[in-house]
Amino acid sequence: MDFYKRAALVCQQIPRGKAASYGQIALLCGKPKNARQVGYALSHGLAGEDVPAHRVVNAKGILSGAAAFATADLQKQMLQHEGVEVFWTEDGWRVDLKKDGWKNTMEDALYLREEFSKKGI
DNA sequence: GCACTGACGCGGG
DNA sequence: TCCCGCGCCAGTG
Repeated sequence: MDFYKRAALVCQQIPRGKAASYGQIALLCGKPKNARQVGYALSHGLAGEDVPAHRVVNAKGILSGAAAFATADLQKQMLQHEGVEVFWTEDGWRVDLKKDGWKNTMEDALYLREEFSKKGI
């Protein structure tokens, strides 16, 4: 499914030290309703192994489990290593999207659109 | 083809 | 702001 290839490209555009939400990824893929599929793709490695899946969280900034990581807090550690603040809440580990959320620019969108057409996806 | 599931999102109360 | 319910759609059995 081309959607997954797009998701992979989008994830790779997330800058170091930033975090993006599933809905945001889906939106940039041109499928605003496919947030769930983004999660599915990453958890099953359908987007490839070289994508920074640790920078993808849900809309609330929660690190939704560690389904695709070797250890439970690997995702948290990688984010902290990149300079992202990670807070512990009763819901789990959370990042401050206000501060460390990826604010995708028009350039990002245009670049992605170009890559999509270039790769025919 | 049908029903159920899931790393989700959003609007309404 | 928090909580709840409904919507979504690709995969899977």
